[in-house]
Amino acid sequence: MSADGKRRCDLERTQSRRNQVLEAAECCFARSGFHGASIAEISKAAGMSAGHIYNYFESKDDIIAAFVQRNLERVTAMIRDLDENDDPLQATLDDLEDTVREKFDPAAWTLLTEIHAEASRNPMIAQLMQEADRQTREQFVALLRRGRAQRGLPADEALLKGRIEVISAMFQGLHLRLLFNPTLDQAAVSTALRMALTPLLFGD
Amino acid sequence: MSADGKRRCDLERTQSRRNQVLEAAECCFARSGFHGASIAEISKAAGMSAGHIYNYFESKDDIIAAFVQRNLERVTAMIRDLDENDDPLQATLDDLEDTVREKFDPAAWTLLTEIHAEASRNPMIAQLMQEADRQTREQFVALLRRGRAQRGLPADEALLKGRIEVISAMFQGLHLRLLFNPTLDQAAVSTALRMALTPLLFGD
Amino acid sequence: MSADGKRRCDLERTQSRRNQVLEAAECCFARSGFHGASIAEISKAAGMSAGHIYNYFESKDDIIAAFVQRNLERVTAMIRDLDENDDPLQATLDDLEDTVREKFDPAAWTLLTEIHAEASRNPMIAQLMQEADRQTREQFVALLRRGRAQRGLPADEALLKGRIEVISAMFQGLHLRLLFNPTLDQAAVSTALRMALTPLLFGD
Amino acid sequence: MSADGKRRCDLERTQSRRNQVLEAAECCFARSGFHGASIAEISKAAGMSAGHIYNYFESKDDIIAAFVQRNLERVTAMIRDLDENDDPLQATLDDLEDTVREKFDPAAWTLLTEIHAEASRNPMIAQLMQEADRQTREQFVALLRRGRAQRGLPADEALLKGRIEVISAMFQGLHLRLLFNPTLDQAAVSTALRMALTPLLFGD
DNA sequence: AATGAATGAGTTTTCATTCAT
DNA sequence: AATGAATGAAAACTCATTCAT
Repeated sequence: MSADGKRRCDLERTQSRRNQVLEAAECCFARSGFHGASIAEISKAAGMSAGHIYNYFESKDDIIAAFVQRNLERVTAMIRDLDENDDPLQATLDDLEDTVREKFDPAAWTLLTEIHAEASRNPMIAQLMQEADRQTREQFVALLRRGRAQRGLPADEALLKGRIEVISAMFQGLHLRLLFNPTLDQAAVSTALRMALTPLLFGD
Repeated sequence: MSADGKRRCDLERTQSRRNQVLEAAECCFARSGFHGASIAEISKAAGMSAGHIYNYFESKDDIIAAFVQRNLERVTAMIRDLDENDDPLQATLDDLEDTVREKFDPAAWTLLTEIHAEASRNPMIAQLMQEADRQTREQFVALLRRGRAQRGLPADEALLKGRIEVISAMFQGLHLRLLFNPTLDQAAVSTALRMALTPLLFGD
Repeated sequence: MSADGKRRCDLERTQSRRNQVLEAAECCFARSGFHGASIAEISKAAGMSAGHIYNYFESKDDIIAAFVQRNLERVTAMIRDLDENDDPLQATLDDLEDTVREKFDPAAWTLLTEIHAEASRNPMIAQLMQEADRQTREQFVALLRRGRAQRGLPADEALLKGRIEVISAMFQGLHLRLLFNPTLDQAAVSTALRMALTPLLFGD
Repeated sequence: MSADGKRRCDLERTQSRRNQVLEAAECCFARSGFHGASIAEISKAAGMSAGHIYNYFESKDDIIAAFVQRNLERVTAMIRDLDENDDPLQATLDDLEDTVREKFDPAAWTLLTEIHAEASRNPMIAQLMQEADRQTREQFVALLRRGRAQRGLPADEALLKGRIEVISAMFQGLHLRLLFNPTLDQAAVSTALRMALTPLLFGD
């Protein structure tokens, strides 16, 4: 039991140390990008020696992978929240202003571009993201199916999948719009988004 | 005339050399990213010594900037094409399948993520892109206004700007969807896109 | 105490490492000049990898500056010694043969020309040297004033300053003479130097 | 004769081209030092292509050697001027203020330090300078002997040589003083110099 | 567990020199 | 005679990673 407790304690400690590094890495990555940030920089931010980091991560790529993994979990959480509503379709429209407001927070997207770029050339990262996205899509399909069933609307697979992709594209594309157009008007975007979303959610 | 011819020839030669480098850089950048690709790698691909590249570009950042600039021009061209139609709004819908097909070409988007990541942390690149985007938006506003005027639809600035942002987000977000979901179905996406576009283009 | 001991030890170690580099740099600099000597050359002479040097110095310029600084301190020491005599003026004349003998040691001057050249175009080095020289001149003025006061000789500022400059010029110029004339005769030079020094030290 | 004229013309042309390069090199060398100045920089200043310079000089070191040679000739000229006076010793003292004023011109000494540094490590340059200095010393010895003979003063070889060295050291050292002390006062220096020179020129 | 000294391969960049034109 | 495109060997500097302590 003591050995067991020790082992559990060790695991927890290791997890907490890994998190300590990943949290420190966040600001370094935001500032300099995955490849611009050095282990020395990260280790200083984490309050830990550079050498010691290698007790918790195999390599820098390993840190990046863990970091990406961790951020994917945040995205997945969003859908889960929506799914807890009685009328998820209506909730999506009702929450729109809030959702858009959150998207406008730079902290939310500065690192996304970095992650996407990494996925474009690092197959391991791509796989990670694709798997997470697959799960999210499944949840989204279920949510959409339930919402449309409530209203007696058709909900065949191909139809749902196409709409989900376009809805996702709109929201993920919003981050890019902020990058391209810093003068972006939140209210005007929300209005237009609602116009585009409505037929996708409720249309035949 | 001979001196003039010489000078023009020199300028052309310089331009062609720059293009030679930029084209060679494309595959290196796609493979390793802007910062993962080394000058040595690029120079080898361009069939030119590393040192010689510096006769045509001030620095690696200069190469990246030129590369980004060059790619932006491709984007701008798309709107120009649309604008040549008599009924641009209808043309947008009619061309949709083609537009989507083009977006599905990996060559079109593998480097976009890299460019976005660069813009996220390199202010010079960000400025380049924002300026290009501003011009494109202006053209797009004009196009939309003309199309809506033909139909007697309201066309005030704020309304147009919001819709343009969402339309752009949808199309730019499509690239990300391909990254996240390689099983993406082109036909289903086109159908859903049309549904979302219709109210944005023709709605009050 | 242990932490304290550790820290002191670290500082000492760092100092000793820096000295190790500077001493190794000396022969490289003498052989190839500041800019002809490469970090690789220096690092090999110091028995240390090239990269590691950058843990102790910010840049090559930093090494040069530290090196110059270190050599300036040797110069300053000379005046301090003279100042410890009861009759500094007479001591200057009495020590003349020894002083000249020291100047004839090539180790003393091969690097001076390099330092002077560096000061001519590197403002940071120039400032370093001018500040050191200012201090030395002040000490020298004080010494001269004291010596002349003992003898009831006039000691106004302008008079002292002019003479100090000429005395300094003679001694510093001696290094150049060695460079120009390797057949230079030590005894003859000492005799002539005494002739020139006498009125400067004791004349009205 | 025509061939002869051609050859002479070619030689003159070559000489003039070499001078063109050396004159252009002067400001480059002053700005960046011998090793900091690039052939490209020099060729641009000379209004000549980099490649073409190699038709007139074997290498960069060859340019430096030619440049040093050329500058040495300027120094030698000074003594020649003094030698033309009836009473060269008195003339030396009379001209003192002018001589000092000339020395204070930065254009006169910024490159001297560079030349000295080069001589310290480049044996070919050292030899060049030593030979020039030997000639100058001989002229100076002759001048001094003549002046002292006029006055019935002793003029044995060893005595003269020692004094000449100290006189040279004073004047050459003056350049260094300017480098070390930008606040140097011209009048005070002239006065002190005269005091030191007098016994060296006229003393037994 | 934790450090940080140390390495060596790799980076961008510069430049003297050559040579086809 | 003259150009300047082209090269290749260096330069200074960075950094992921290892290892003795």
